[in-house]
Amino acid sequence: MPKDIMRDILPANNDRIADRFLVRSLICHLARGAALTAGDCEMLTQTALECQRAVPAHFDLIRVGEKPTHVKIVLDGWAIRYRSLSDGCRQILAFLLPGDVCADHGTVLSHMDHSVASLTPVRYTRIPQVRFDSIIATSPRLARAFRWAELVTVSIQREWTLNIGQRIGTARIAHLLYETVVRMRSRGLGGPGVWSFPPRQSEIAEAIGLTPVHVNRLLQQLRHEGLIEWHARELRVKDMTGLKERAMFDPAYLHGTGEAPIATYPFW
Amino acid sequence: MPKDIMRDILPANNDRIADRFLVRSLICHLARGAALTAGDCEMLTQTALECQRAVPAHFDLIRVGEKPTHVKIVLDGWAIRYRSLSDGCRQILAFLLPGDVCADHGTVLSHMDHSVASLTPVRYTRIPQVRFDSIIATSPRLARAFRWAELVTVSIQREWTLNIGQRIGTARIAHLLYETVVRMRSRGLGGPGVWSFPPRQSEIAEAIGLTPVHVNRLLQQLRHEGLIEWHARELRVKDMTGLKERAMFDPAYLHGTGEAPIATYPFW
DNA sequence: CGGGCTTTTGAGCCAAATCAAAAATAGTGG
DNA sequence: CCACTATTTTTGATTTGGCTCAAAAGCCCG
Repeated sequence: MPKDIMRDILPANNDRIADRFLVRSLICHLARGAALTAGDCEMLTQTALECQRAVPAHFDLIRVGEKPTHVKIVLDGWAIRYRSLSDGCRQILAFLLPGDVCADHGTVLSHMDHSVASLTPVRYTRIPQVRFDSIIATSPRLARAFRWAELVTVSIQREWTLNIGQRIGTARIAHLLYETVVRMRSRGLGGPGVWSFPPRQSEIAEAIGLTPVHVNRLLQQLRHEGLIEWHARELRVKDMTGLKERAMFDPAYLHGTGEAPIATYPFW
Repeated sequence: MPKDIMRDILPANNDRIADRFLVRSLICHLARGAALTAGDCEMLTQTALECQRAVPAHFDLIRVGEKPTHVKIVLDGWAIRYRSLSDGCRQILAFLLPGDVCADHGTVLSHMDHSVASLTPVRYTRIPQVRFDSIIATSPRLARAFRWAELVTVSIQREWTLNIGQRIGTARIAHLLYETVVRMRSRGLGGPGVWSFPPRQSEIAEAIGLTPVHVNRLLQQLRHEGLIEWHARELRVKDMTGLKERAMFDPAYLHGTGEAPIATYPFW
């Protein structure tokens, strides 16, 4: 949304600013993993914008079984990582926000073991593996930042296993909401108190291993407790502390993503 | 067990053979990820044996929060990766078999986001990070193999999320058993049809997000269906195909670990 | 303003949890 | 090698969180 506004209110020759806005979440996210230089950001921004793509909502960016050839990174919009059972049941394994790397298996694995689909219209960058490798080889800081991002992703995956395996319904939903909000905040998205939240209740259900009907009732509980409000794809957290407690949330697993957003971004 | 037998029946100066036996599962596992040379195996074996350690059962090898300084690899015995909730509930995130790398966060993360504990008495190797880095730098094949092993571990973590989130009780247990048996087979451990299986029912429960009592009843179901037998820490799979179907098991996510064991190991 | 989603509500049911105790096993020390 | 504990497994009875099925109410958008 912000970038569209900028595109509209700025004269055409200021597209460069809108472009930079598009990679903001990515830089913002990576900057937590390593101290990037101006040159690092420049190189990455350049490549990301050059390799830009766009897809509508509910479109597969990566399909299970296919050979990985590009590193794909969400720039704008939401996507999901998922895997399905032979009986059709789908588990959403992660919500991918702007700045999230879809997959970087490199050339080590011969096929993808999961799929990635857009939840909203998505703009992403699709960097050829060799080009990505050369960026990594050029900048040890970017290498470290991407490695950090990958390790955080895996840590989150483990937390989801814990979430689904051990937390009861309300805590499970609360945890998903709180984690997502924290991740958005750390990238300078939305807030304070209000965030765009495109998933349907049925998608929440697929993410936490419950049925849509039950998710609906649990959300009502959280609403009646005065913790959240949620209308028109917009999540309003009325009591961050309460939600955090309800979720039994411990930010350590996010490795720094949990803290407040970096106030001044490296290069604007 | 085999290695102890070997230690007993072989003259003392044949320790070298027993030692090699100790790293067999590791080499066997890594060899699936890349074509290792004799030199690779030699270097890794050397280092692994040199940095060898042993701990009794129920001992923490890695504790959440501590700074990672070594790459630890299970050589013999079983361990678990786990994370706990503030209310004390523990989720077992993985069963670590001989050949499994406990964690290789390198120096990118400042603290561990999970713990690893032995389930049985465990022999492991504890390679200092710098030494590990130099091995990786020396052999691109070992680098690739370790990277492969890491990606498979992550893929398994995702499958566990799917397992707990979407499969019903019996399928959930069946999947855990089948996956574990396949992983053991691929490392030349146990079989055919019988495997050492040290976890208690309560630990199975902690791994799949059910209560011990319910796990007990589900196991009885699988037994009465003639799929498995399980006595005295020994799992006997009576109907591999049946168990696989019950589990809705698709080996793709194991990236080759699912196939039969490599018949002739690289260097014995 | 009518037709597809999505959310909400209701009623009945079932898988899994809880609580509690007995039976079986595995250790441990004498 | 056996008695004595402690742990683990098993069984039973009861409760409950979450599922299923089904339909109504809102929404969104052309």
